[in-house]
Amino acid sequence: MESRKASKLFEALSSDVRLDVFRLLVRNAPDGLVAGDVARLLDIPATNLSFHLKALTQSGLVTAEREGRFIRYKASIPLMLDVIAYLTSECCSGNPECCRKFREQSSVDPRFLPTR
Amino acid sequence: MESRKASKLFEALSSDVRLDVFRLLVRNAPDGLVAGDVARLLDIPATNLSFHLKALTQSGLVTAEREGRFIRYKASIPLMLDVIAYLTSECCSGNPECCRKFREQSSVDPRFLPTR
DNA sequence: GGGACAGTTCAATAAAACTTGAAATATGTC
DNA sequence: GACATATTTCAAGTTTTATTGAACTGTCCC
Repeated sequence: MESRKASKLFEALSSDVRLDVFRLLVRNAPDGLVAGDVARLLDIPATNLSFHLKALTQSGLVTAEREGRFIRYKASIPLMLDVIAYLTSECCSGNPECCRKFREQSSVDPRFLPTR
Repeated sequence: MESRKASKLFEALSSDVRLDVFRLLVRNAPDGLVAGDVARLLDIPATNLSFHLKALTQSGLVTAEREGRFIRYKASIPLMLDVIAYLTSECCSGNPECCRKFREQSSVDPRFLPTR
């Protein structure tokens, strides 16, 4: 991944609304949700949600497909994983011992962290 | 982590310049670099770099400490890992089999991915 | 076709972020 | 103290983003 692409992905996640939407879609992977469900669950006006869904979709982090009258949105988990790897893959210039120490300082379940 | 905090962290990574700076500091963990080194390595005017270093520092993703005439900046790897976990921890509502399939679709080294 | 529903686009405004040069602050050296 | 170096702060202009209501498009069902 290149830097400009990655920064666009982070930009897509840089608003409260979009991050909440994306996490909701991640939680509801792999099926996703239709726009109206997202609006109801997060209590976002349709117009504003549409603006943010468009931004997420253009970034590639979310996909959209029509389903009758509805449009179903899904999180692109593989792209999410790619951008995570972009952030971490050169940590400590690849020194695994250095990274291990950092992981131990994190407060989260190690299952949700890269192993290196 | 709460949503507003996480979106602020992604905002910190949402500019080309800041993402390049942050990744440079991650690569140079745990020692970090002084501002002038960052400016030279990435060819960024001092004024602009200072603006972005301030944003990164205020987000918490980067720490700063004076070292004589210099100021040394370091990436906060534990916070980076926390925000990664925030993004991934509720994936597929915790269904490990579902997440495993997604990991397999990713094009990156699995060592850089969460195991769940 | 007409009406209801789902969702988007448009226009306007308000708010925030980016970049740059000039000036200022802090530190070290002579 | 005077000067050079490292970095930041300030001010100004430009650009980008967020939010909202009104109008529009697409789909379903009668």
